[in-house]
Amino acid sequence: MSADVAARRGIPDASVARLPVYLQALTSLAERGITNVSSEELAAAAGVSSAKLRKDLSHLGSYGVRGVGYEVDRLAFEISTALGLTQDWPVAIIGMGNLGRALAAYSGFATRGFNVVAVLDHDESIVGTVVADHAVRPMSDLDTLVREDKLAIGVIATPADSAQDVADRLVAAGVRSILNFAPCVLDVPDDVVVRKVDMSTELQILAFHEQRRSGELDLTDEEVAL
Amino acid sequence: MSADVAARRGIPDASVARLPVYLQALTSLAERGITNVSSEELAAAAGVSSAKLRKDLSHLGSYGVRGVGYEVDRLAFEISTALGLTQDWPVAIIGMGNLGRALAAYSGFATRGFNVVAVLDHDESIVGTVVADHAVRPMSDLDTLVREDKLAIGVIATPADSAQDVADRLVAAGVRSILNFAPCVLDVPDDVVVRKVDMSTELQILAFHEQRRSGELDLTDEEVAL
DNA sequence: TAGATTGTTAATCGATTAACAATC
DNA sequence: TAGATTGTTAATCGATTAACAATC
Repeated sequence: MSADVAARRGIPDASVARLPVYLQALTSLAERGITNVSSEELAAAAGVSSAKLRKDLSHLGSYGVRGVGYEVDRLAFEISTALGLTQDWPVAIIGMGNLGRALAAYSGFATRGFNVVAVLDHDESIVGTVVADHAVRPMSDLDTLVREDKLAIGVIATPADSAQDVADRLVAAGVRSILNFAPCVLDVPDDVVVRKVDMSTELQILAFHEQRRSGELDLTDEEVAL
Repeated sequence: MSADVAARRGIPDASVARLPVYLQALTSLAERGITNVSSEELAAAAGVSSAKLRKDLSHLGSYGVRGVGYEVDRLAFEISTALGLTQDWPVAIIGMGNLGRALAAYSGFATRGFNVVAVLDHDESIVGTVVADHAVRPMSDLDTLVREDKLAIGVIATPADSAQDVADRLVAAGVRSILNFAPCVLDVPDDVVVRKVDMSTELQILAFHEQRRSGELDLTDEEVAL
């Protein structure tokens, strides 16, 4: 089986989720003028073990040289290709509250191969105002965006109680990839991929660890004995 | 072993990461006036299987009634307790760019047991200006915040190239929990917990699936045969 | 060649799932 | 009691790790 086919069918989810981190590390190395790197060094920069890194990369193909390591640019290119970043992906941001406006102004999209083609809001009093060089468009423009701009990814930055409605409209318009910033679970068809970014969830996970930290200081004897 | 001890030592990471989602679903049910729920119903609302839900909850203790289900308020309280959300956690946000200002204005912190005690920036021309009712403070205030406000969690909202420096200062001041919004890997001591929120990473994972989707449409015969 | 490091194998570990005994 | 649903067990599945043969 060619590497291309391997990439297309079975890269494990856990590996796919780490590829962007490797790409980040490689970009950072390239900026510092480093042209070659070993799995040990790259793994350290990415915060994983070298065995895990090599295993992950083995799913893409064989782009290293035994006894030498990896060429930074080459590996970055191969990971970009595997992730589908050789093309630009048209993105729309829905919900122009604080978060939506911050996302619209975020320069990190463009530099990573994502192109914000539109920002939208269902509030008529916001539609038409300008946010980060984009005139805010009405929700009814979604069909047009999918048809004319090949909109592929919808970013939901609305409050939780409108997120499901927005997701339904995105799906109806033909969008199959959704990034959800609203703190709620979305119900979508099987062929739609949803990724969730939720700072409350992350903070709560940190709280768990903080609390466990203080809890460990006063274990009873009985508990320690276990 | 008592449930309390079980909770304190061994809840699997994967389970901990899902508890906030269950809490979200329970809160939503409670708002709709629902007082009792089965594992099947709650699992559906949280987007997981009922077996997984029951397994996760079993790590906290036994708070359901066989043949009946769970009391919504009770279960929400038990999960909150397990996560350490019965107390308020003091949080500081560092970096007052677009994202930092959006986070500072985000109301979701307070409603979920997190208290933004300060916002900071290293840029002297920003220090002293007011963001979401907080006067922006200098980085040198970190020690004071840890001592006087019991600051426990630092949120990094700076560009990638200053994130490591900010992390070092947080750690030096005694902060052991960090939420990193900068697109980079942080190097911290073993006892410091870092969670990362990275929209670029999430978009890249979506891009992978989008690309695979279109790739599947034109598999060659040889590839299909595999 | 000698030294270094990849790519892969096999073993281990942890998470998920299905099934059902316990029990309300 | 009969029906329903939890909490737990055991089997399966997938991910991680260590070790090393392949090879530059």
